Amino acid sequence: MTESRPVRVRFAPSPTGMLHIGGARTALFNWAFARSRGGTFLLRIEDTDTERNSVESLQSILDSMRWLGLDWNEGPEADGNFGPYFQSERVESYNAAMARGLTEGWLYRCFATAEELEVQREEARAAKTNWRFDARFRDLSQEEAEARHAKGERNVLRFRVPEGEDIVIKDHIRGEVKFTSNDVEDWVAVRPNGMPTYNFVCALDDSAMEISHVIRGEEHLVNTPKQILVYRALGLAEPEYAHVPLILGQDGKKLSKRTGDTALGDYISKGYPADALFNFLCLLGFSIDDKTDVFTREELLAAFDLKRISKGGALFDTDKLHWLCGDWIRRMQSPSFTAAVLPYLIDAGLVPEDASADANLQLLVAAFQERITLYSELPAQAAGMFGEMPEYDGKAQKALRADGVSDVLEAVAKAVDASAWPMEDFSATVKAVAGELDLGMGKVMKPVRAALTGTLGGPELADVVRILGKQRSLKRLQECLTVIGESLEDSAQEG
RNA sequence: GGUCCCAUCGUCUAGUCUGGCCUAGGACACCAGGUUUUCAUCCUGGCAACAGGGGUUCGAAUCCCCUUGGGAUCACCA
Repeated sequence: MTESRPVRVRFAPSPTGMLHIGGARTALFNWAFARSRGGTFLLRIEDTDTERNSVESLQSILDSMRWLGLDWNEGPEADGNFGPYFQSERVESYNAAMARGLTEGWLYRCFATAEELEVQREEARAAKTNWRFDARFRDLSQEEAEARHAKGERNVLRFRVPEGEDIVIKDHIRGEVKFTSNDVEDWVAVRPNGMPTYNFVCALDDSAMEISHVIRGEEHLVNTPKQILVYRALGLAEPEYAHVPLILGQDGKKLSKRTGDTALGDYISKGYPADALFNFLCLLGFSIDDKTDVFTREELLAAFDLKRISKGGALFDTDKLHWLCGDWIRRMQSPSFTAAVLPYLIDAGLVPEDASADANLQLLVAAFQERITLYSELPAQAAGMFGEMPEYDGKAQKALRADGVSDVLEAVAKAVDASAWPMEDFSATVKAVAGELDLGMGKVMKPVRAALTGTLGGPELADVVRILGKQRSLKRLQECLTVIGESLEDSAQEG
């Protein structure tokens, strides 16, 4: 485990869907390892399953990687001397290995169909006996096999797994993991259509691309022996391994769509801050020390070490994620927060398409910065600050029905009207009013807030008034008085 | 079921390799106070864990074994 090869790691997604949260974290650990060790991070696209590939998937994966800030040195839309980086474009090299395997005998043709093997598996399962691959064609002579192949008989290439060989994986996270080749079946290395399968090409490509460390999800641990056998058959140097623990859903099982959003894209579109998600992903299975849980990419790189990745799976805890999001948002510089949130305001139709962040909008947005967790929450929370009049919610209506509200609103409106603009000290003004009416601050602030914003929560009223401006503030107070007056008449008539 | 992995507060984790400094630390969540014109923030405090059993040792969360529990995987997907 102490080779001095240059560090080259890869993330190898298959373009069959959006980037999964677990995949994103694997990519992140690879990236962090490369960046912290002055190594190379490359992206390889595993598109050997022609049935399920799609260009949309590929694009969304690349977008998600970039959103998270995981830049790659080699791969699609990048340079690199070890390409092509799409497996579908590397078939010549695979063909060469196949030919060699056939010649050397570690690959052989198998004419059993997937269907009939499946029947055997079912039978074994029903009989509760352990399924063991029946290597029927293992000893067919090469001549006969080639003859049947030449006649066009459908066949796959299987890997001839040697018997009684110890296979020890030296894993940076788990230590030594021991297998015996007797537990490995003669797996399919090449499909009938000539396209090789994952375990075969993975080893071939990792070797060809001079990958020094294979950092991937723990679910791959059990098929690592197959890949090691390929290295041994070809006399290639093995990479070092690090199998990272799984991310678990609330049910304690591998995170899946059943237990929540699993695609990074979902979090992007829901307005999660990228830095927070990055931070959170790190926290799932990695720690810097005993007390640091909020950190930047730079801080991560300074501390990153495969040894600090834990072994057990980690539950995806949305509470903590949301806390992190809020924390990151609170730490943001006001201008970048405004920039991040502007698209959501535009989307909600609260500001015009071509809106730029003028001083007033800056002010407004800043007033809500410490109150939201996701960028996408701003429109709903700040809606009352836009337009001429707010909508009064239930609590606000109740507050406005209290005794003496009219006097309060009237007095405050008068004070606001009389004051210079921008108001030096709104609080002082209200205090004066409260003194005049012989009321506590709360008694005054509450109805004023209700009248001004339509809700009982939100930013400081001094900010609200400043953001609304003199005219709008006055209008809201006065129209609110009218509304109250009408409803009083109503209830008088009723009574 | 076979093979493999894992096991500290409800959750994420520090501590485990290199036994003693651990009457087990931090964070989220939760609860109780406080600051504040509201909400949010912020501050203070509280609740809460070494899965069980055997060893080894002067001494074990830390080392060994067993049990139990959880997970991954068992495709002509990756």
